[in-house]
Amino acid sequence: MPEGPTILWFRNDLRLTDNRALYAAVEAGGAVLAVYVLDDGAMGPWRMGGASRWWLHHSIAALGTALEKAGCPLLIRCGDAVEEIAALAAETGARRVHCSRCYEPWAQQQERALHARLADSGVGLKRFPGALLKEPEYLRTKSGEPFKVYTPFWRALLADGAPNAPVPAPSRIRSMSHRPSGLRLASLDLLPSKPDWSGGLAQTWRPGEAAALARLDAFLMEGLAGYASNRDRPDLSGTSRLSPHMDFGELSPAIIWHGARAAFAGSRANEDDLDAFLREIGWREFSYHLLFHWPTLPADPFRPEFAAFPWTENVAHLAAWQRGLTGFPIVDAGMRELWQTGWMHNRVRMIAASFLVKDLLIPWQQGERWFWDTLVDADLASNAASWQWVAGSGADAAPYFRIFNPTTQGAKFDPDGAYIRRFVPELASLPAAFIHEPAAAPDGALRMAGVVLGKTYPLPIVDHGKARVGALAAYEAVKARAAESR
DNA sequence: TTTTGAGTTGTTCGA
DNA sequence: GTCGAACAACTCAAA
Repeated sequence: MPEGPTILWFRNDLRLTDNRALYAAVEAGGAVLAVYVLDDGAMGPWRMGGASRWWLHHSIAALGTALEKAGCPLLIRCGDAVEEIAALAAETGARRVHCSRCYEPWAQQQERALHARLADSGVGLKRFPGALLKEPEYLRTKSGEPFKVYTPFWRALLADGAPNAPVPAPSRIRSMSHRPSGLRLASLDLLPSKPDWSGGLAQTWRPGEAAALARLDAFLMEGLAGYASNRDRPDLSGTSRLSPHMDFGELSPAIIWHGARAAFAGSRANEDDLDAFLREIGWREFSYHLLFHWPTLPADPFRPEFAAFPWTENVAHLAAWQRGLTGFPIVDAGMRELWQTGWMHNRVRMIAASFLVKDLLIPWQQGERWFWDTLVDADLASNAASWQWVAGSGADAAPYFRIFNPTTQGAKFDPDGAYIRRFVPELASLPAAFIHEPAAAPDGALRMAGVVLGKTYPLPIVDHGKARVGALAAYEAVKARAAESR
């Protein structure tokens, strides 16, 4: 009797290059059954949002094409992944299942459940690293604890030596001769239809591994030099825009790491540029480290005294923020960029997040949820850790009294207002001197630009100066709670 | 055990 | 306009 296939269970590792689970499956010699299972039920409250589902559709399509070309078509299923994989193993007589490790609490639960389920029938589950530079349980402080501060974490990672070199994509993958039945991609219903709001996403992005590798190459050629300063400029294309590709595992961080170091030799980039870029990869690593060791990170404040913070419920303010109608141009530009393209520049994310939490006093979890539903790069670890960082409740968070001034930040990082003009077209004709604070523009300038405050563009929904004082006052409750618990 | 240095990304005020 | 200090005090990580 011929040996059964190795089932390759694709998850957030939609790539052929540097996919150790796939590499090992091919090395094992027998046939491979490549499977993707859409399992909304497993994710609980963190079911994938609309923008991410759009990306997932196209990323699976690209993966399917690449696998087909290598001789091993992708089987698509929908439902409980543990049950689906176990059923496929039974049906095909598979000897083992390979997958890449995932670190979300629900995904770890899935791995435990599948391991137990398969063990009953003597099938092994082999999990492979690849989503991170180093496994999250690996790096520890000298006293054996997980890190809570970024800089020592990153120094420890660097001191540990280079991450493993990527493994190549297999050129041929032996498929089964008689494959079980699967679903058509379209039947997963991942794309928006009524209405189809995905036009802006399609104009902005090319999901899939091949496009991801091309984007990485283009960034390393054109964007690495000057990255240290340009990455803060939403009006330039200063960031790598690799985050959604990483989110779906179209690229591994090891590919990026080794690619960046190789490109650096003989490029115009300086050490600061390379360090700044790799540190951003480091923040993703740190977020996963935190989520792994503190699984309640997406829901509860990391610093428990923040439970005492007097948050506000304000549906109108939340809606104005979500729709980019706060009257603060840099915030509105960011929120509209998010809505249109499924992505927001990192600097603007900080400004918009700070505004929600500190000017509107709306709980960070509501911002986290909105980003989850609208970002193509929605990542449980990074999203949760970053919102908590902005809110001041997180590990290694900004001091609470650091409250971004949206007007000052806009003028500093979008000096000519080009970013605002692009995403807030009703302000496009305002001179740069007034575009960051239309309410302070002279009547004549507003008239010339066709801006009628309160009509064509909203008046500021709060007074930032007063909001700042209010936020600092609200923070007193946190300090009181902290003092109480000492 | 105790001590010490340090900690992503800012703002405001006053000289 | 530019510069330095104040804003809080705490906790982490390592020696």
